[in-house]
Amino acid sequence: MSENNPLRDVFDAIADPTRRRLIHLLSQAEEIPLHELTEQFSMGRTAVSKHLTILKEAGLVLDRKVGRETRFRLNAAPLREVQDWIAFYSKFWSTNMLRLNQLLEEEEE
Amino acid sequence: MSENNPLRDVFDAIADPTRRRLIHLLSQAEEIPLHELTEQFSMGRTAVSKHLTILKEAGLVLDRKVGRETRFRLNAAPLREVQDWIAFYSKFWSTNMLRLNQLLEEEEE
DNA sequence: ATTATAGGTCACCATTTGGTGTCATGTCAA
DNA sequence: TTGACATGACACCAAATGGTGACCTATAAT
Repeated sequence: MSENNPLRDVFDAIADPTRRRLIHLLSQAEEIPLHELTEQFSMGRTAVSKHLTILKEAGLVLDRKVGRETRFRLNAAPLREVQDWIAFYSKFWSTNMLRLNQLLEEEEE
Repeated sequence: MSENNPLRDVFDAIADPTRRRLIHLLSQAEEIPLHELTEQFSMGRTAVSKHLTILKEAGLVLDRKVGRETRFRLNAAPLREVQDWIAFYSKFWSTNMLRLNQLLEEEEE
């Protein structure tokens, strides 16, 4: 039974573009140290570190210290909650549904 | 060619729990006026109205005036962007992928 | 005609957010 | 052992966020 007590809402964690980009970077390697992640952005190390902390709080990222560096790794599992939430609404944007709505609107008037 | 110039990031719009609840409420009726939506929350009308404005800016909600009331309706289409984003990462949480990661970790050490 | 209802708009406020720079510490390299 | 590198931990700051209450206008109901 892994930790399942997110201090931070996943929806909140992925709301920021920088954090989404971090997630993407981490999806393309096993592990990436902070300084290497920082290179990819125009902001300072402290800011990137803060974003990673938020991702950690949401359970989206794991870290481990190796020598003097801290390496981060993606844990995509919590994104499942978002997918489940979205899935419910997918029926509202299917083309058939759009057509149906049009018909209903016409009737209404 | 419908308006496709969202002033507001969809990820941002759905980050707030109140707004997600609004989306859910709107998914269960064709149209709902502001005062009726407000009933469902413990906050004031002004706050709910602000949330709806944000949803409008993200294109997730449409409104139309009928008599003295303003009725809101869901437009789920922009959620597609979120689904597409998520879909890319779904491969990282499949059970097979988890097993593979375990194996890779064992090898590494 | 008068009153009650619905809602837009605005000023205001506390808290959170997303950055910064600085300092102290641990680790690697020469 | 000395210096460079990687990071954590702070203090700090401006702007955005999420709420409030007051006021005004338009519409509906009596």
